[in-house]
Amino acid sequence: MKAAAQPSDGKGPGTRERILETAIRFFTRSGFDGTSVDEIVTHARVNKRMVYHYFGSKSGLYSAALARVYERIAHVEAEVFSDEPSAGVAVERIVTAYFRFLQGDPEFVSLLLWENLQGGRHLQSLPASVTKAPILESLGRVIEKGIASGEIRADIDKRHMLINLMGVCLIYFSNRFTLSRTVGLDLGDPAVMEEGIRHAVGLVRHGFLR
Amino acid sequence: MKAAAQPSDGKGPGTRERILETAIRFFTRSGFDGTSVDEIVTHARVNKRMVYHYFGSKSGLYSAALARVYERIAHVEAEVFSDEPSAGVAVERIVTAYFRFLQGDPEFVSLLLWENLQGGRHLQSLPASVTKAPILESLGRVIEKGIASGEIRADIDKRHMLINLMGVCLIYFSNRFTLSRTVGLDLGDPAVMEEGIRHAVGLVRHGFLR
Amino acid sequence: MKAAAQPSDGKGPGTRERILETAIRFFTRSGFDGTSVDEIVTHARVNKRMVYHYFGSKSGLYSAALARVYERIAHVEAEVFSDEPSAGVAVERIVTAYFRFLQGDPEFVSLLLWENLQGGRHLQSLPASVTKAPILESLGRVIEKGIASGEIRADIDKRHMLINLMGVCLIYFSNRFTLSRTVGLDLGDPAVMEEGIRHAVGLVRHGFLR
Amino acid sequence: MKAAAQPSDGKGPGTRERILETAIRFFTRSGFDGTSVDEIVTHARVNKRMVYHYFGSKSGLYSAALARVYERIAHVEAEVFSDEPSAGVAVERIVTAYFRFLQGDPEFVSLLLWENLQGGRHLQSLPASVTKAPILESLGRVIEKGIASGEIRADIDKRHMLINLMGVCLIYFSNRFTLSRTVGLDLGDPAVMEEGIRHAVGLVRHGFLR
DNA sequence: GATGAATGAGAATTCATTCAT
DNA sequence: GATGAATGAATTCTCATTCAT
Repeated sequence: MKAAAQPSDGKGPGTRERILETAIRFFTRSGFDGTSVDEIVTHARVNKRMVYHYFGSKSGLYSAALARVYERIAHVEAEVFSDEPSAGVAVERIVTAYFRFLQGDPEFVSLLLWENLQGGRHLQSLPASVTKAPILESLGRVIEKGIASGEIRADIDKRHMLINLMGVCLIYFSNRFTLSRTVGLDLGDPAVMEEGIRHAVGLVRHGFLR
Repeated sequence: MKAAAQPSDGKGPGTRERILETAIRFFTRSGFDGTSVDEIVTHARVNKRMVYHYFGSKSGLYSAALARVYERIAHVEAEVFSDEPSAGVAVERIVTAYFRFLQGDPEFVSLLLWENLQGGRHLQSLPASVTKAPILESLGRVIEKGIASGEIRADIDKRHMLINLMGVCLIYFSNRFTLSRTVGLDLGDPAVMEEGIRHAVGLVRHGFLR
Repeated sequence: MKAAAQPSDGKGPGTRERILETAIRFFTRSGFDGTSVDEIVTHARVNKRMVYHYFGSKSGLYSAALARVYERIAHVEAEVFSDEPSAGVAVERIVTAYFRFLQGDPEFVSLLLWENLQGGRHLQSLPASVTKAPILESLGRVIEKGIASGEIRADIDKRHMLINLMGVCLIYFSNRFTLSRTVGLDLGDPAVMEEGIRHAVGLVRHGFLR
Repeated sequence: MKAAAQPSDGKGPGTRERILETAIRFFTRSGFDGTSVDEIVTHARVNKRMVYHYFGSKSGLYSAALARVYERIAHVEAEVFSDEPSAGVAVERIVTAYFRFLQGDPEFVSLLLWENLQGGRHLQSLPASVTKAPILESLGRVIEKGIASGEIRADIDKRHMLINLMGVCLIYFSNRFTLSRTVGLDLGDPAVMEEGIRHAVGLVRHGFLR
């Protein structure tokens, strides 16, 4: 049970949890190099030594943070296909769900981007089960059925399709500041974002379905 | 003319240029916080004081680096619409050009992503002329004509369309490491990338055109 | 009896003994300041608290280590004069025995040297019985008889003689690395060491005997 | 000339020199691991960064300290054979000179011992010219002549002889605290030390000469 | 335009030791 | 006898920036 390590005696989250939550907050804001361990432990109100006790190193802590945010999208993806939707419904639903998720979880967006910019060095310590998309398999089944029924284009690969779906959503967040200037729209404005969803849904609906 | 600052006296790039090129290399690799001024001046073989002489601060240097890589995509975009292509040709051509450009210029990809993650703080010192996409206007004309001729869907907004186009391309680079694990494909593999282009082109052709 | 502290229940050395042996190993290698308690407990596979339970402090542990290695030379010295040798035999035998002992017990050499370099601060907690050389008394008798019989020089003091004997041996170990460079011989080479024994024996035989 | 690096403008020793002198003092007292860079810079009244500027690392500083004390014994050895003494004079003179030198320069004694205990790791960065004993060659000539004249024993090797000479002296300093207890003499007492010299001189005179 | 020396604050990590259980 | 969590101070080393020349 290991209950001793995180004593749930009503005093709020344990030391380990407090470190992890604070780390996610700061890594999101400033990235790995821009965040100091001191900053984390000060705001988490724990002793610095505990970071090394529980996570081994600052890198270990970042890996743990990554793993934690990966859990969140896994939850979202698990719910998208709770029923067995038709291809048309599924495609639209995925885009909408991704948009809403990314919008509501800047930590996921940033932590993964920082990680990619650093060459994916912390990913290695994560098991495949954490980074795998649970949705990939069910999307595969939707595509197969859709192709069989003629509802979906025949030359669709589930992996690239998933990348496409994520791509049309993610860019609104990953490149929010540069794109706002490039196209002359404030991508931080909710109204603009709603229009973005509409536009993206239009693209994928026409783009993948017949 | 700035001739004095970059004396082309046959001795290779001048001090200012050497600093800038080296900075781009290191900022790309390690970001703003992960790169030290020492590192840059050592590899550029210049005196540290020169960074402050030419760029004022480390931040100023990052802004200059950003401006420099922005020039590169401007060149690409300028060429995409050298003639007056039909909507179908244009859409396909943009995606292909973006893909090729991002593939060949990791510095552009990374510098912009780091910048977005940091909240776009260095963008402010760049003039709009640098960050504006020259392609936006010509794309607007293509869309107008396409809608008029029925070749293109009527509810298309040029700005969101440009974001969509960029989105389906960029994600292959911005999230290369995480997505490789998520979908089980090595996005660094050129063959995979070619398939990605094909897939993206398929999406936008069907998605935007009738 | 201390039987409780070292339960010989067939499960190998007890906690106290494991700590002590590991500590000797690490103190030998890296000295007092260069060795961390963490290092010791990790390699001894015991809980850190046990160090304080059994030895009070890191210093107490060092004192215990020192006492333990002192036991070893006491054993050797006890055997050198098991019979009643003549002065000539005795002198030669001591040098040889010291050489062999120092060669075979680097822990003795190092722990004592570290201690001297630190000003002998841990010696204070050791009883005189531990640090006294049992050989001194018997060497005194050999000298007395030798002087009486004219076999040994008359102006010999047993204490300085013992220091001289130890000195010609110890330096091969205490200054092995620096001397190897200084005289251009690898003092770690067994053949060089044998020549060293021969040379030292020659010196003391001619130096102390008539 | 590099005068700029150590401006001798009458303000006392330069930064580099002050660091080095202070480092020797503290390394002598507490060894490499027992001395902190902070301690050194505080007492040298210099900025910590300067240690890394001038010496690269704490290890580099230790190497520099070693090199510096090696210079001192080189000076002593150079003077021992200023004339061309007979074997008898030479042997006695070396022992006396070593004793006096070691007595007057605890920094040499300790720095070399610490270094040997650490496995000679800093020696590697020192050129042979620093660690070589200038006396070895002249001692060799003395031995050759002495053997030829029958003044000295025939089976003497200059390298082991030098080690023997150093050995009978050094131990009074290297093992001062432990030996004081072992033989029951205070080796820190000048009178005891004088008796030690007398005794050692007696040993080597009879031991090497006929 | 260019240089090497210098700075104080802050970086990640480890220290010996003690706590409650 | 034994444990894992916790601590505050100290560890080596690096940071961006400025100084005098």
